[in-house]
This record gives sequence, C-alpha cells and structure tokens, in this order.
Amino acid sequence: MKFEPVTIKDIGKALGLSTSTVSRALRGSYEISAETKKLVLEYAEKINYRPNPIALSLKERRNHSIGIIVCEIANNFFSQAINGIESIAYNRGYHVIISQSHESYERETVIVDHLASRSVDGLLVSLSSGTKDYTHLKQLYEKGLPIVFFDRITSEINTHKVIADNFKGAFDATEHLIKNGFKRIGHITSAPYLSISIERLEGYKEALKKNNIEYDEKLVQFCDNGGMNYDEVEEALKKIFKLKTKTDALFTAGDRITTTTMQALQKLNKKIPDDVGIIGFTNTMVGEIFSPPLSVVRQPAFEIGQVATELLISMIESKRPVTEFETKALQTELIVRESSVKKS
Amino acid sequence: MKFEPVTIKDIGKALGLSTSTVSRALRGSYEISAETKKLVLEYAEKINYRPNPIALSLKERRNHSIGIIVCEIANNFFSQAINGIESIAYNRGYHVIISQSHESYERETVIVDHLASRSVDGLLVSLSSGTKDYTHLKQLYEKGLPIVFFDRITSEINTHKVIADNFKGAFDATEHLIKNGFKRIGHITSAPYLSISIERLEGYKEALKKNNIEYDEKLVQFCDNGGMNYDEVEEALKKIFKLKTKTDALFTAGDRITTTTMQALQKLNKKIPDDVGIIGFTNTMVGEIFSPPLSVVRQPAFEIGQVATELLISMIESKRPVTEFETKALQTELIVRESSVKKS
DNA sequence: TTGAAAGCGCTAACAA
DNA sequence: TTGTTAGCGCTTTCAA
Repeated sequence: MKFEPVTIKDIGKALGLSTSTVSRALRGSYEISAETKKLVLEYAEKINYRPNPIALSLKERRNHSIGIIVCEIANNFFSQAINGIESIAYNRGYHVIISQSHESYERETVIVDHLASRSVDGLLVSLSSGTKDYTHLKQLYEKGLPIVFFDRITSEINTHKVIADNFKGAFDATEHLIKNGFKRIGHITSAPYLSISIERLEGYKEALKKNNIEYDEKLVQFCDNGGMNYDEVEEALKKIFKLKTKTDALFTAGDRITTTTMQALQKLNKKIPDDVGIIGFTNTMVGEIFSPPLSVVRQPAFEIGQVATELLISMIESKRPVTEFETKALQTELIVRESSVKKS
Repeated sequence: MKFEPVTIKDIGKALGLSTSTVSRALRGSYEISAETKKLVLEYAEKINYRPNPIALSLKERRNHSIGIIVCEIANNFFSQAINGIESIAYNRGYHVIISQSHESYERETVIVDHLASRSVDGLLVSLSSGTKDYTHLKQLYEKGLPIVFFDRITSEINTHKVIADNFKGAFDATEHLIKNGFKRIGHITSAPYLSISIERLEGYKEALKKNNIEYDEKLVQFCDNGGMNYDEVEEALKKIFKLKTKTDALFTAGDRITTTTMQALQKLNKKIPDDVGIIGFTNTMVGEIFSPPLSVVRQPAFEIGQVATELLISMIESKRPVTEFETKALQTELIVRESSVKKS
C-alpha cells in the first residue's frame, strides 16, 4: 500500500510560493508577512499537512525518541516503570520504543544494535540476566549515545543510574520475618550476576547478621530466568525443603519469582504461613487477594521510570558532555499482610 | 551530548572511493569488484559502520516500524498481546512503538496523529473506551496508512480485525455459572461502546435466554475505566448488591475488571463462592493462587497479537491496495477453579 | 519579505 | 567496474 503525504513542496506549488517561504511561514518566522503566513497556515490546516518527522530527524540528527530495553514487559515492575517513563517522555515530546531482551544476552546485543544505530536519541536500559559483558553498551556510550540504567545496573559504565534501595528493602523484609519469629529463612532470587540480586542478597545477609543468625549459602537459590520459568522455581524450592534443618520462611527477590514461588508452594502443598512464611519483592496490584494475602516489598517502579527518563533527557539535551553522574536509590515500601505473620 | 556516527562518505574518503561505490559494496552489489568489496566491508566492520536508518527511511518512505496503541500495558491481556506482536515484528525486521491511550479519546487522537505522521508504516490499534468517533483513524486509513484492529474494534472502518471469540467466551462462562446452580448472575463490564463489551454482553444474554433466565438490565454494570479505577468497580458492585433479589454470581468482562472485582468483593466481605460465585475474562498468570482460586475465561492474547501483526505486515508490504478483509475470532479458554463452583 | 541553493545520509539512474 | 548526480522533505544560509 502507498501512502502519499503532502509535502511542503506541494503547498508551495499550490500557493505559488517557494518551499523556504512555506517552511518559514509554518514555523512562524518573523520575517514573513502576516498575509503570506496566514495563507500558508490556513492552506496547511485545510489539507491537514504534517511535517515529515523523518526528514526532520535527518536534518537535526535527532529523533525525539528514546529506546527502552527491559527483560519482559509482562512483569508488574517493568510495566509500571514503563508507565513512568512514558509519562515523562510524552510531556517532553519524546517517543518511546520498547524492546524486550527476554533475559537473553544475545537478544540484548541485537536490540541495542538495532535501536542504537541512530534511530534513538538515548537508551534506558535494565540489563538482562544473561548479560555479563557490557561492551555492546560501552561502545555506544563512548561514542556519545546517552544511556541511563535503571533497576539492573552495572558499575562498568559510568553514567546515571536509578534503582530501588534494594539493600534496605531486602534488609527490612528479612528482619520483618525474623521479628515475626521465623528462624530459618530461605532466599530465592534472580541470576547471580544481576545487580539487584547482589544488592538484595547483601540486605538479606546483613539482617541475618544483625540478628545473630548464621548465613547458610545452601538457603540461597538463584533462578536465572527470574521466575519466568515455573520449573526452575519449583526446583529451587525443592532443594531448600530437602535440607535437614527445616526452612520456615522465604524471602523472594523479584516480581515473577515471588508470584511463581506462591504458585509452587501451593502445588507443593505448603501452608502459608504455618509451614512457611513468605515475603517478596513484587509490584503485583493484587497481593491482597492472594491466598493468603501476600506481604510484599513494593518498589517505586513508576517513579524509577520517571527519574531515569528525566536524567536521560537531560543528557540528551545537554549541550556539553555530561561528566557528573549520580546513582539514585528510591525507597521501597514494606506492605505486611498475612503471608509473613504467624497466626498463633 | 553529540554522537558523530560514521557515514558512507567517511568510508569513501578514507578509502578513496565514491559514496556510491561504497554503498554498492556494502549491499553486495554484483557490479563491484571482489577486491573493492572486501576492502570496503573490512573497513566498515573495523570502524563499526552502521547505516543511518533515518536516511534510509527518508528514501524508501518506509520506516520498518509499526505503532501499537492500547489503553494500558499494565494489563495482562495487553502485555501478552504485545509479546505476540513483538515476536512477529522482530522476525520480520520491524520495530514496534507502543503507546497508551489510558482510555482517553483525546489522548488516542494525539497519539494517532503523532505516530501516523509518517513515522510508522502501519498501526495496530485497540480502541480506547472513550472513543466513539473514528474519524482520526478513518482519515489516515483512507490516505493509505495500513491499520489493523485487535481486541477492541469498530465496524466503521473496513480493514482486518482480530479478536477473541468474545461472544462464545461470555456464553460459556455464563452457562458454566448457571450449570453450577447460580441463578441470578450480575455482569460487570467495560464501557458500553466498546466492541468487547457488546460482544460479551450478547454472549451473556444468550446464555441466560437459552437457560430460561430472564435478562435484567439492572444486573449489568458498565465501568468506563475498565477496572483501572477501584471506586468505579466498588460502586458497580454496591449497586448490584443493593437490588432486592439477591445476586448470587458475577460474570466479569475484562482483565482489570475481574481482578479489581475480586479486591472489591474481599473488601465488601463477600465470601466466594458461597455469597457470590465469580468467573471473569482475565489473562492473569496467577489466578490459581487467588483466594479462592479464580475461574477465568482466558483469551489467546499472544496469538491475537501475532495474527494481527501478520495481517498488518501483509498490508504494509502488499504492492497493490488490499481490498479483501477478514475478521478473525480466536477461541477463548474456560478454566474452572473454585470461585465459580458451589462447595455444597 | 521572499527565493535559490546547499546539505542531512543514502540509493539509483545515468555516464564514463 | 566505478564515479557523478539527483532526489527523498526539510531547514537555513546567502542573495535579491
């Protein structure tokens, strides 16, 4: 199918004006007579003229679009973060292009390449769990493409980063379990390389330490697919429940990990919180109608998206190279419901 | 920040060749000597040359990108549909630009305008609940921009459409409730103008009729925000529960409506399924861990996205105007759990 | 106040 | 086999 839009040239021809006059009239240049301006504007309106953004981009070497790379949009944290991103981008006149890495390093490199080959002005990225090498991003970044990391970040690239305060969120959740009488707390988390996994694990360890509970690495299980794969979570649970000393609670670190763990616990016939208490990082909007109502660590996903986008746009629009970078950590929220509170 | 990418001209200069030679070598034209070709390719590889897609688009008047307009991505149906869309688009070399109308007609028109002003090759749209007028889309469509509707469609524009078999899904769900001994079934649905609302309402009515239950329009409540707004759902429920004859079951028609209804029922202290049975359209992945496990009508969201995308790309790539259109209705799946089955 | 022309990066028709 | 040139839609000097 063909789509033949009106160009500035068409307007010029119809009105007997040069393209430059039309162009100037359209952008309200002061050097054009009010009369001509009116003529052009009215005609443009009439035929519903829209400037070709592609031609503009070619000129300005700007696209007014930013690329987002996340592992999965079917994840409450990310869909909410994207909403935050969109809310800012939209107001600032930027389009948003969303791509999913599906936790694959290969896919991430392809996407980055695809997006970055100058079709976006900047990148908002949350790393895939398979990514251990950052050269695909580093190269681009060093060439001058603005990048802001959010949620899953890396210390190897020096730029703005926006995260939840994962350490504190994990610490609070773990300590909450301890204070509620749970003694042996398992930790199900995402891939071990991920910044979020590391930060949350540290928070977990710190809470144990503070409360004089010995850290046992057998209680920590990593799920490389971040809970997207049911079996991997069930496996992890089985390993924990096979241990001699009985695990009486679980701290899960990730949106899909938390909900999938709930499913697995149900399938394994574990009563919550009697057999096992649970609290986890998740941004589900329906935790209260789970069985039992689920205690959660909620991340400020929307705000994380907003802040990251503001930082990115400031980089994009900065005249001079940005050299001062910050890592913002936004506070999480602990929402206690029945799953983490012993009944007796 | 500035991002100075390598152009074909740079390569030409470095190698002492004309831009056209470089261009041809790059795309492997047969008329270029193997030697030159090799030279160019190797150099391009070395300096990591990437063609500027914007310049390409300007030439080809094609973007290789398709726009998606949905009301909300934080909705299981849509995030899954987008996954389907992406899976096809990605393989066919198309980018995907996602925008959210947030159920607002104004926002939808702005987005459509924005996207369609030639920055996308085609549009995949699911209408907002506020949309009763379709001229913004119709105009574009008549100018030749390929559009495929999915999920929320309109009969006013004659193009490809892909939906779930909403009538049958609603019919089956309602009849399932009836067969399980529920007598007076309320129906909570989205905005009344939406095609999905109409189709599902028809299925509901038909099931009542077949089972000799009189249709009572007071039992049907429309939620214009599609369940995004908690209060609107709670209001709807209160209205139904205030009726003299007791409502003993609910058929909810929409992803967010269903989950929000569950939340409201809990808050209103209604026991499910004893006080009120419930089954609803939703693509939640965690229905089984709800309290009680939720019976659902599941839509083939991923497949709907895939099929719609295939149809759209076929329109985009078709040499001659497409005149034969089809409306595909994919089957839903009824998943019965405890919420719709009386215990006694 | 307006127009002519160059240029953004690339492709392709035409020449050589 | 390679180079020259025009053109995609637009903005922006430079001239008039």
